[in-house]
Amino acid sequence: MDYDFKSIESKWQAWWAANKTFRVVEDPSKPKYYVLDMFPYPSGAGLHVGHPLGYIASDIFSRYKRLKGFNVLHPMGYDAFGLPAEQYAIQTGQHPEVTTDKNVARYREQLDRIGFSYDWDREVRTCDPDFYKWTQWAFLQMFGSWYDPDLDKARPIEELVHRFETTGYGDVTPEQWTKATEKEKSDILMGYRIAYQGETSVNWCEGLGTVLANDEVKDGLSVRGGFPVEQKKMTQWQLRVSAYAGRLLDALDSLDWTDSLKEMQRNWIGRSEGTEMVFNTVCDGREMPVTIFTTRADTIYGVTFMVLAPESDLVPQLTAADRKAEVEEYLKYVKKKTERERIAETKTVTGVFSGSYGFNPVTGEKVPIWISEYVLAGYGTGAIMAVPAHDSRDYVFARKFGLPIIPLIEGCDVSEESFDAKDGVMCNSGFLNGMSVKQAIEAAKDYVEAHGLGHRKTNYRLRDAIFSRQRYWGEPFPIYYKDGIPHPLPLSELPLRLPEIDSFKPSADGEPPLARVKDWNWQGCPLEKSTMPGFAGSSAYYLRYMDPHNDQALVSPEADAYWRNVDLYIGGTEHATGHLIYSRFWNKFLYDLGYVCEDEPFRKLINQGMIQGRSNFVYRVVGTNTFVSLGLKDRYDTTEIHVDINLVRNDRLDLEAFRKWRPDFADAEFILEDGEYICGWAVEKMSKSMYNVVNPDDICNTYGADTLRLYEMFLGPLEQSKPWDTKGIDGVARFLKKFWRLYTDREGFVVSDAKPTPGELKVLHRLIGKEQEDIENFSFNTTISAFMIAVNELSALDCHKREILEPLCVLLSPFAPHISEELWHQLGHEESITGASFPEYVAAYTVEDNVTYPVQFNGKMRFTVDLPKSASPAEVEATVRAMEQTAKWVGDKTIAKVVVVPGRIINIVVK
RNA sequence: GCGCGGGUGGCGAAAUGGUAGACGCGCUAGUUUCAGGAGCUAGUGUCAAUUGCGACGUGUGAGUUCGACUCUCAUCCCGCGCACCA
Repeated sequence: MDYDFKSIESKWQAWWAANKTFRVVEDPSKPKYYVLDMFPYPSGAGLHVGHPLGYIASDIFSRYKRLKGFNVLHPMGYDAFGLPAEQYAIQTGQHPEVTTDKNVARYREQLDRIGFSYDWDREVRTCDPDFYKWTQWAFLQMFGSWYDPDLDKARPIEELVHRFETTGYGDVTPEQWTKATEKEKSDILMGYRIAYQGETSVNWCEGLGTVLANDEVKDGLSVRGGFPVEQKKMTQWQLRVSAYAGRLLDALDSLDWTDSLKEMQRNWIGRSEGTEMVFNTVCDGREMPVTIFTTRADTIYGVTFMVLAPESDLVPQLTAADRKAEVEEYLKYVKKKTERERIAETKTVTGVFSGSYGFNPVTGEKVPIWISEYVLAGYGTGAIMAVPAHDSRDYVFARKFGLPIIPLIEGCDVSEESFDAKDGVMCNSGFLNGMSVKQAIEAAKDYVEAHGLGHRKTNYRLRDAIFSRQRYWGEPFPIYYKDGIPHPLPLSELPLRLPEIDSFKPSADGEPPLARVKDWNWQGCPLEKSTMPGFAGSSAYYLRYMDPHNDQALVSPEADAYWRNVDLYIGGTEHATGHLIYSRFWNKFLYDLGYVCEDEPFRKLINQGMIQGRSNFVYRVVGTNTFVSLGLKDRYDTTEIHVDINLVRNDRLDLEAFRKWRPDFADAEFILEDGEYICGWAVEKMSKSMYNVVNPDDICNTYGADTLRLYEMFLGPLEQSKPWDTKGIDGVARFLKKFWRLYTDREGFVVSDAKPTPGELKVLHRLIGKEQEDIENFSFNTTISAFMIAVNELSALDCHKREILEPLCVLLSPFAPHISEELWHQLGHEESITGASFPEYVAAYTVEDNVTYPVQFNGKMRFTVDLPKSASPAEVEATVRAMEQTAKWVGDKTIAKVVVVPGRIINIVVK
């Protein structure tokens, strides 16, 4: 009986759906396990074979955990708000919802074909009002909260108001607070809210007509669309992510994530511990204090000038009258440059003298104040003390403008470049002389604090997240304006639905699309016109899966207490500094307010590698329609042309199909080698334009979903990037056929009730041990190898015994669920194999080939010998005598371990 | 520049400090038979040998060790991330 994967797979997929096999409910009698995939953005292109890689891995693990007796939550949904659907809408006028629904349907179809064990009853879509109600709800919670630095957590804003009223807080006294107008109060509170509105320098993308978050910009271009991005000051909604920087950083240590990913987040958060110091300055006779930030307080004696960021508020105040013209010209020059140009021209040094001076707080020395774009307004205080001898940027600047350079470390050479390293002994540095740099850093900090010149300060690179987008296809803000003051909508008004609209373009005067909606009001008050960014909906979706139909809460306390957080999260690295930071922030915020019981959302995280495409090329002889095979192409002058990989098998071109592929190739001629046309190849990104996209549907049609699943895992370690190469797939297809033949012959099923031999049991039990160990380590490729060995051995033993084959079927089921389910039912089971238990070891058959005997030797030395389990006492004795010979050879060192492979001594371990 | 990964056959890759290359692809030879891009058996790191051996082999150079793909240091190469962050 042949292995007919097509009918088997469609049969069981339908059966699983009809029986809701993978539905899961809270069950206190079982331990929970939450396995999550990063939900996809349903793009128009559909899935290619790279997308399901992580989904297959997580599905294998979910199914394995179920067999191990866990109650597994394994849901799936769609990140459905976003730019591509909206760009498509602008071009075609088709509503993004229509596009999205169509794409979702296609994704679902493709996912179903691969046989995933998702509980589809828990599906979420971020663009569904029942879902985004809770995105809006969370935003209102953030609007109604502030970050209390004393408790180091978010608290209701009313507590802050209470402090203003009673004791005062920050710069605000109770008198000032009571006298303040509504508008003034609102402005004060905006300075504290977790979700707040404020003017900031934003990444403005003219091409998309919206602002973008830092992680949506790369090299000065938008990640989506590749349009130039410039800096612009605008009033925007923001999330005070920076308040959580310290906690986000510190908690990384407790997470089971890869080092590289943690490191990326550390980089992004960017803690630097330094000192804030006050320099007195004078400008046209007026004095004012200026605070700077430095991590190298020890270099205070080497300060020869100061620098302000061009965007700094201090610039106008510190520009001397006679320098005004030059400074303004410089500011104009800086403003004109886009972010992209600034990055591109990192080598050129620009700047202008402000005409004012600062006084070194330690030495009292007078130094000039310059303005230069190499100092950033957004970091620290936007002003620095420059120590050209020990900072490369200051050095380059000093050289260019002829400023003095004072070396502070004995023996360092600063004639060619600065000495940035933090080692050596201090000199020219007053009270720091003779100390090592590391001592001096601490001593200088102490000195500064003791003399009231400043204080220690930790700075973070992490900025607040800009939360408004001038777009249509996103969550509307539940905010209305009354007398220009933003107010939260009452919770009973949620969800605030996205209104219908006639055109998706931004309006002519640059207003967001929602400005076109005539009655975008609430009780006569105008509603906020921008919408939330893509990461809003994806920041807490994992919580919603726990309780997806609850209309009273994001997640009920009971469901949250049961499922807690994600035990295993699988997804790509591309979200390291976006989604994975925002989600952690969002979760910590909800944790602070007591809505969730875990501080961190994702306990273990695995990054699956990218699957790259493998492109094929043909070589056209220049000026002809003749194509030359790879091995002969050097004899001709050729151009390389991408050829559709569907016309190529094992790098051999199907000539007829190629002629039919495109009209201009219809009369193509070929120069063959050994009668075949060999194509060239390269590993590239999988994309339509390179004709190298492999569709999982095609693989399912040709080989079946089980083969696809096995092959994607067999390709190599999960976390590594690797090219898709269909060549090896025949191997796993053969394996499944062989597996099938263990249960069947030509006529039908041949499973017998005969007792298995010890040899057969050993094969099974070795596999049980190996599979268990490998799956826990996410080493799926080696599990499959072990499976191939086991099946080969059982085939050789001609073993068709139920006691072996039934557990074997269970062992394969996480990897190849369809064939396992079929055989499971053929073996006489009524229920799904999903409900089976992972087979237990039988100790008698788990013993390795070799066993270790401790042996007393010469009364002094102790060593162990590995011998076959079956070795007789006489054989052990013989081995010991062999040891004695070896021991003489080794000399008088202590032998710790001798490894004996059956029949042969191979090595001696000595301590 | 800083940080994090990684370099093993023709290819994808395995190897608690202990027989390097498991498993799969590809290739070679033999074989069987059915209708198929099929099955089965053997071989497949290099050199030497072909009668049994043997020597060399995990980017390069050193070190620790009885013993190193594995640990340490240096160096080269590849991938990824961050980058005027004071």
